[in-house]
Amino acid sequence: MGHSQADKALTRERILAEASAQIRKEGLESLSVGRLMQAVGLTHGGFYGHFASREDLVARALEQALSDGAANARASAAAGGERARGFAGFVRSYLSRAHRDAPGRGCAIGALVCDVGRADEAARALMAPRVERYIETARQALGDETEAIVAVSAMVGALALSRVMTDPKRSDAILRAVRDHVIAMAAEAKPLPPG
Amino acid sequence: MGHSQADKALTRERILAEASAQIRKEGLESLSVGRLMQAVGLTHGGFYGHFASREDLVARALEQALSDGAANARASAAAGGERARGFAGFVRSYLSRAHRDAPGRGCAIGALVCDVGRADEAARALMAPRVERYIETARQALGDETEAIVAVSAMVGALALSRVMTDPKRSDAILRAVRDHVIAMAAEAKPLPPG
DNA sequence: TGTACATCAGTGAACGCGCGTTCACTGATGTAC
DNA sequence: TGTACATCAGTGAACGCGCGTTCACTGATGTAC
Repeated sequence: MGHSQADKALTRERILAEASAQIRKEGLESLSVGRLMQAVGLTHGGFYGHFASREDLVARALEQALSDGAANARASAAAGGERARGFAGFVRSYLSRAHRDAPGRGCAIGALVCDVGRADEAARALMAPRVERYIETARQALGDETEAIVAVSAMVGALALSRVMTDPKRSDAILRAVRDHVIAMAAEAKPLPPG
Repeated sequence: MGHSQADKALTRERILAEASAQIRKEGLESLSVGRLMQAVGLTHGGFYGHFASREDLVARALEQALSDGAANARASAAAGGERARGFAGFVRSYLSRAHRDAPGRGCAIGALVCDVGRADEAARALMAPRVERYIETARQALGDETEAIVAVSAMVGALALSRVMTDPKRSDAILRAVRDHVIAMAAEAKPLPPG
């Protein structure tokens, strides 16, 4: 392994990518410095060359998870056939079984709303603007902020609830119900939204 | 303090009540045997006279939190003026600032969906039937299961998201938008829902 | 009613363990000559 | 081009700490006589 600044930055990225996945899979509290470094193939001592503390790591990992989730959403909505594009495509991929079953690669808001809701203001200040952007995206498709808030709340709630249900059919039913409802809201929306 | 079986049962209830509040405020992972017993005014050693292990405690505390939350919801909907009663009253109290600001006394589903969603099947099996009952309550008011699922998802999502927002106005806006939307859904519902 | 004893809820010292963090080190790389 | 040295990303032993758990104990209560 090299010793250039570029190499170090790459290692930091690998650590953050793993941490970002781990917090979405296991929650903010479960993140452990030792296990994280081991998962990346390094020893725990090197950690402090990259981060000031575990607390610092958690904040950076949350940022990363929020970006990853948003990037994945954009990628999913852009890829696939015609019907997968646009807002309806985004809703379909957000409320898919694939997304439900792979929280480590999915939306950080859906995976961590509860964790962040009880975290300190610093953590909440990282997620809040992402929620706002998400609402704004929905508002552009639905033409109305109130409807956008309802759609975002329902989507985040449905994803989280679908991960709780032990009966796969009921889990699917939750995803399907909200998916169809939000897509219908979009179909009924006025073509040119204000502001 | 006494030494009768009734006294012991009372102590167990006090421990569970505190644990139930703590997990809703701080999450399942943050529950600590030592801190819990201290909060109840006992020493940690006595804990194992009441529970087999921390794991057992977490399961019992989750049950308790789910019951507490449901009982509180029923009490809130039953109390207050006429306008606070019925499904609309329930929605109003669920999406109130008071509920948002007191997670330790509030709905365990809203506080812990994410935590339970990534927990083992045993924990998910405790919450899932509560979600079903919640959907059934909404179905009786809305006359349609799909709409009920959308309403429940939106309410759970809105409560969790409102706790993330750092701007109080935006937090309030989320509660208000979903509250008005769900109450409107109920007002438009057919009077006599099918079986 | 009063005394002696058994019960057992709760105490607190002790345990092994994994955690976050520190630090003297190593050895591969980039640089100077 | 080849050698000597400085750099510094990553190593791994060591730390103090709080965790979950165990267990010999204590002392207030309920029971037997």
